[in-house]
Amino acid sequence: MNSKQTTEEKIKEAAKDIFMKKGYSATKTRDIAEHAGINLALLNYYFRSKEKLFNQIMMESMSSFFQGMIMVFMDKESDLEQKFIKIVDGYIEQIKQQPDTPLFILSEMQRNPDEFLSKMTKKLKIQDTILYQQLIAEIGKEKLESVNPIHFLVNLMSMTLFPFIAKSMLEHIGDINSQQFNALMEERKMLIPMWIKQMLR
Amino acid sequence: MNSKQTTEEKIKEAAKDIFMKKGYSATKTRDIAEHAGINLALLNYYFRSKEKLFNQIMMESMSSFFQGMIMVFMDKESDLEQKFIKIVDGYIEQIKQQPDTPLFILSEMQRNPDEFLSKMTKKLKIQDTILYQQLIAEIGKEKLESVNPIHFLVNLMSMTLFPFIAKSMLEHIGDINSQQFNALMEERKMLIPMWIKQMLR
DNA sequence: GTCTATATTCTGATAGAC
DNA sequence: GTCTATCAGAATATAGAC
Repeated sequence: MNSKQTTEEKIKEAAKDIFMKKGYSATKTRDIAEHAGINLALLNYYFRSKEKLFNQIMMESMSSFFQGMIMVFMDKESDLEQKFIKIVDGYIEQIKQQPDTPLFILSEMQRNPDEFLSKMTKKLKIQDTILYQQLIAEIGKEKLESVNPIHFLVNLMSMTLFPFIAKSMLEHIGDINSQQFNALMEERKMLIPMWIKQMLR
Repeated sequence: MNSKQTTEEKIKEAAKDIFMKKGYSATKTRDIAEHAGINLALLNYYFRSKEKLFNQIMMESMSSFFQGMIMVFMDKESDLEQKFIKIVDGYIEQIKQQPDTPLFILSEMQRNPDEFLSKMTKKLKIQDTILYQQLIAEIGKEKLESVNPIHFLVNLMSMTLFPFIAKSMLEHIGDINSQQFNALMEERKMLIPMWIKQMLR
């Protein structure tokens, strides 16, 4: 199964693992080569440079990270509650497989804001989404005038993503292990949409 | 005013700025020296090494980050709602001055989990705090059996800290500038405690 | 395509003059 | 205390054989 991978795939997989864990600067190309079970020269043969390899992985990570979100945000069939559930469930399920993704993306964005932000999120303005329209339609008139609807979407993302970002800290101060952490996140799949609905009332 | 600083203070301030923005590995000692307006050799004269300088700054950042929190968590005078307000208000006010702090601390923890986690948070187990006791006292019996109280504290931290961590992304997709972002965070000082209270009911 | 050996650049740290 | 010049090691990238 591992042997079915092409060399290029092996390098990319190793690179992804290490870049995600340590970030761009702390990652050594020698480390990647070693973990991929190949020689350092081969890495440059396939990807020309560390930075090009990184950019490829970064772009793919951001794509899969935003892709799902955009589709749900723009879906015309589902109602507001269904969208909440899809977003929370989708992210938790996806990130459980790669828990380092959110911190990785946000850290590297911070390191080099222009590079990535402009490329990926130019298309997505919250205010232009179906989700946003459905949201303001749902909120009561009086509440709409006193509270910016953005807050609720920020809450949705915060409660879903932050636990992964602070995972190691939470496990320490909450005195739980990795398994218990995952169980908590599993519970949150139902809880977060419920809490958000509650806030809108 | 800038000239009243000692050389040591100038180096530390420059180091803090750059470490916070770029993290340990992406920071060059030459960069720090330049921003401090001194020579590279002088940095080593005062701090011996990049790592020692970093550790000093990291420790101070974590102290001021957790210090306030621990005190509120253990305060016997205030009730639950007052604690919520103090925590949210305190953090937002503090981090508005240094918006990079949360992402910096969480990134570097990820980079080197043992180094910092064990030192700083060993004392603080959530379940041993007054806040936690007050929380389970407040939650209805039926709810207490179905929902782990940790969730509410996770929500409190998530809604408070995550916006700063995702600041640049939020400003992009929310189509707002830095000033508007701060205004939103100002609003959240009142909103977050209210939302949490609502969840407990 | 893959490797070994090597060139090149970068970066943290020190020696030594002032 | 502060600087210039320099070293030593690390890390990226390439040359060239197989």
